[in-house]
Amino acid sequence: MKKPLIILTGPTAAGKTKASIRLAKAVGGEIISADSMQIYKHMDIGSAKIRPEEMEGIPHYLIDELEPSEEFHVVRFQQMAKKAMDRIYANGHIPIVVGGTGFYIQALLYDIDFTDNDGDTKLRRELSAYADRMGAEALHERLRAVDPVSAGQIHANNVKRVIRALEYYGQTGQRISEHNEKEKQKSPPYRFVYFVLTDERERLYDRINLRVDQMIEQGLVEEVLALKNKGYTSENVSMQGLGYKEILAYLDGQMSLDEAVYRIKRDTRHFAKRQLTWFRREKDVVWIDWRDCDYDEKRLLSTMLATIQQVFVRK
RNA sequence: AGGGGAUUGGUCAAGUGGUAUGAUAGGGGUCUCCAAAACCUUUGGCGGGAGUUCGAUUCUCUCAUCCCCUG
Repeated sequence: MKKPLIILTGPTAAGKTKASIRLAKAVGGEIISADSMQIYKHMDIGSAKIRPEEMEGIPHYLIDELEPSEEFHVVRFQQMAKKAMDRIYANGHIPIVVGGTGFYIQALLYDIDFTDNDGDTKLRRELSAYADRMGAEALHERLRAVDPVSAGQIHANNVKRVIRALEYYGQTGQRISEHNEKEKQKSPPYRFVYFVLTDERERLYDRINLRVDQMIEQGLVEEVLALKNKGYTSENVSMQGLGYKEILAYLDGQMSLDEAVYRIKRDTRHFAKRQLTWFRREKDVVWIDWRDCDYDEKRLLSTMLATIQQVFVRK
């Protein structure tokens, strides 16, 4: 029998965190964060991290686990999340994956195979240097020569992914397009419910704008300054997160605070839009719309519980 | 009240007597190792009316709105 898994995601500022606590309490769940920034210590305000007192005793995993100097990525997320799930199952509880990073959720839910990479980044650096020297088109031509399908799918300007496709071919001798095709056939090894919490776009954007202002009031600038003083720079992946890179640029005198705030708001709105695009494409999702619940938290919860019951009892 | 200037997509700007340009915001999309990343794509417009003209966003008049100066 497949093990149960609940996913609660949605665009940023949709209200996932609060809803997740209610849900966890109702079903006996423990929470795994699917978020590329909340994993970092010392990055609380800008990542909109849940505060300990807000957890109400619900155990949380993959929050405050890494130093900002460390690299975090899908593969690592997948490994850590699986470990956390094992622990939760051992506790006799249901894992609830909460967070807005759709790619991470996909990797976990479909148990995508990333094991082919041996961790050697030399080839990647070479390819990157080649792109710098010869141009994106030239790199794309190299991909076309070995994996025309991928070359057709990946735009030449998307150097990052062209590099990845070439790297995959270089390390495994196989085409990443074929690998991806195979992985896409997979069905999740869990009994799962995949909630996407959403709201009217305009409301969402209003909440984002408001939340950014609140972050500034709560001391985002001081938070970033502290990180800067610890020696973290824009080189660190953690410092490339929304809110961090802009404030860092402000602290470095590259832009005014107003400009930084403007950009954080705008880029966060863009981010939310992209998240929605991602989830729209994702199969097997259950949309939960605040409008349908009359913006009532209890109704939201009961809607989710009804779906969970249906899925978990039927199978 | 008189004089002057302005009015171009949601916003900011360019421009021309003959299919109106860009930035930005907004929309849609791609995504299987940096994903809060990277990349692709796209909807909107010449304030209203009249005149000159083959043809007006452009020239003229008028109305409206805004700004400046004088009183």
